[in-house]
Amino acid sequence: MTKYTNQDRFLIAVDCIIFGFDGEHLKLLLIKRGFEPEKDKWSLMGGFVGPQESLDNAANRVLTQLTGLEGVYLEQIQAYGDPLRDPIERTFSVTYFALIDINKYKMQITDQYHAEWFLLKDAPKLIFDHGAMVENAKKKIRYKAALHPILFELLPKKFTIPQLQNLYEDVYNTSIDNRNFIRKLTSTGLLIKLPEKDKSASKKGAFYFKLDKKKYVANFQAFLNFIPNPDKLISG
Amino acid sequence: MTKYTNQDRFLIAVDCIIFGFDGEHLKLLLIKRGFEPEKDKWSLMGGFVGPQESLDNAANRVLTQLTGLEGVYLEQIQAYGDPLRDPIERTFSVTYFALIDINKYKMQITDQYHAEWFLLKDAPKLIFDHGAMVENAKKKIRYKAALHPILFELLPKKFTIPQLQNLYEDVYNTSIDNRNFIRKLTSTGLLIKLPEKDKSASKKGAFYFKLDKKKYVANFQAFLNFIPNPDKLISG
DNA sequence: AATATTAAACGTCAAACTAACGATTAATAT
DNA sequence: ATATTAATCGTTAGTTTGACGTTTAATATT
Repeated sequence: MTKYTNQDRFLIAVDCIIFGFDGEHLKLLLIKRGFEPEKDKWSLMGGFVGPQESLDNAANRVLTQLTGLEGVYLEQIQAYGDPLRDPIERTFSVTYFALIDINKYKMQITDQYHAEWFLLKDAPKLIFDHGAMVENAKKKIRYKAALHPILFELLPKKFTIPQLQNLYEDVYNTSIDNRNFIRKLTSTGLLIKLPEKDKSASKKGAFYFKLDKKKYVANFQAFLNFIPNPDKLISG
Repeated sequence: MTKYTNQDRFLIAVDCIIFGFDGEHLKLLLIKRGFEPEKDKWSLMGGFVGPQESLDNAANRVLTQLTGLEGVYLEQIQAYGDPLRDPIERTFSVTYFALIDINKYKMQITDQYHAEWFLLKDAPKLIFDHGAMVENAKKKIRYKAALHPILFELLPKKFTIPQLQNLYEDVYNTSIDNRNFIRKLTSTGLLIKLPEKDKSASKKGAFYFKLDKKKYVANFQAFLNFIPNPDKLISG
């Protein structure tokens, strides 16, 4: 009794939908695929799962390979298993989304992967079912961020209110009343105001804030409602 | 170029967390595993994914095998891939939850699988990581049902308000004020009152209702809030 | 020195929603 | 006649929502 008999075995990959924010727009990190089929076409960063790796391990490895970053926020989205999704050989893929601060991404432009940041709307056509994976990831991040404070993962440790509001506005492609936004934010108690200001983006400068880690963890699972009328915005 | 070289291939299974409701309690359908390892231990119903099957196909097949039902509500939850989760051979598993009306489950007691309904709290210890899978499925169903009207899938076509309220109370292990519940329900416009009554559960009898299918579909993705203070109840 | 620009700190207000609870009527098995 | 469950009407205080008004602060630009 060492193996299951008469069963087929398949390749298993992970693919990462890597979201980044630069203070203004939400972006997507894509690579030019390095091998056949579809060599040099735009693709999600992915990789086959190795024999000793868990799915989470594989996703983290793939992400670190591309970005040099560790400890990034990573969450499993969904498994894809259409028999024909990869024309060469049947391959299952488990998708993850990653949230990173673009300014942390300083990968050497040795650039084994020819990675590039794209605005969500300007993203090129992707190989296989990667386009559908990205659409799904966008829905997921919107859904989750309407209820949980995950978007902070896209910001540096110190961030300003205008940055945060830009982020929410970009994710939901909407405009938010600044006074209501601040009121809702402060009511969460999640933010700690710092004495310093960011003067790069405006004349007056905007105060930096940081997350109250304890409250962040405590409130993470709570149902919040950061976004007015998310039901009108979300369609998946 | 017919295959990817130098990569390992693995078994892939689907496992179904089958929830059922009998008008009083939410239950879980488990089977006695029919083969080694862990033969005759309680387990989720699952099966290996075949070479021509998508994941959804495989989950539907497995569900039909066990229950004889087709067209059941089935939703992918998550992929599990710990290298040691199956001691015989590395096997990935993609979990699905199914929602069915227990009274529809009339599988012949030929009972190839020795299936049995368990109250959620009375469920036995399960093989491998199936216990964790069930816990996760419980969180998922609570989360989803707080925002989307999925629990109707657990009821017969004709159901009564008391049945529906029992269901919500059982899923969230809470008690709900009947007057507020009805008000919230009717405000969704999802229910159509039928002239008949169910007299099996009470002396007065309770009117049957059916779903307004069109409104059901239209409202399915909306963020609702069926449950007071779900943030106090949900912890995953 | 005046101006333009952005940040942010107050506030107002009507409408909607929430949760908790009161009272009453209806149907029927016992 | 009584007990039980279903269902329909409330009420009410408190909170949340979204829309919008006003004012002050800081500073780079002119």
